[in-house]
Amino acid sequence: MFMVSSAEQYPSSYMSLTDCLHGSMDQYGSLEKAFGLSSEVFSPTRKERAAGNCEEDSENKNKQPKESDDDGGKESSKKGSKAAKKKEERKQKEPRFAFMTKSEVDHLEDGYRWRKYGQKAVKNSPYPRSYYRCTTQKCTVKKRVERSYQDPSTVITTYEGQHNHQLPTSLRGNAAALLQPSMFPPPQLAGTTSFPHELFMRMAPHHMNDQSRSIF
DNA sequence: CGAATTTGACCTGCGC
DNA sequence: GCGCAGGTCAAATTCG
Repeated sequence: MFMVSSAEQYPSSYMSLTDCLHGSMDQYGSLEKAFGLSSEVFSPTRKERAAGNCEEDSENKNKQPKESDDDGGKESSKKGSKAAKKKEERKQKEPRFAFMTKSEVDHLEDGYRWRKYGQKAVKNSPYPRSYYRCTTQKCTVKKRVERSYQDPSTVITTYEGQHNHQLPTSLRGNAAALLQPSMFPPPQLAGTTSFPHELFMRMAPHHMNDQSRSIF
């Protein structure tokens, strides 16, 4: 149904996932083009808007809201300052894209180091959604990982933000290697994948029942 | 022992 | 205004 695993569906010039992840907006746009998708897939859903990540970014707030203000210091009153801080955080809009991965493991390795900071049960899905943040200092990239309730073997990963650093060297040897350009259109690998997960890259709107825009 | 994960509480925004 | 759902925080716990 939504598998895009055959090589001919991909453009000839490919980029790696990591390129996309720490790339610029141009690359992000290229990604969209690469998959023949418009940024429309990111039109905010009600929930995303609730999260405050869309729209009203006319004022491009400073990045790293968290690290920048409480990097070293701890605020005394947890509740109050948290709320105030969040308010500012929500103004900014981060580039975001989602893709689906056929994988047995929820947290697939993408070359970066992630720290899990939350997990929530998702409505209409028996599987929880996990929230990860890039552990690199000053990198505010986040990702959400959830398993598709329609296809439990599929993991939906949503990246938010862009890495402002290189891949952690410690991971370059193994995971990063997997993400080099050969990974995406794995003509050779597609059938005989040696990965724990097959990437059948798909820009994914959050709500997959939106058939008009989803190819799932 | 430091880093990462778990998990319950809390906050926010939206729909009714 | 209230309840719900998503997102985040941070203390406690586990892991390497």
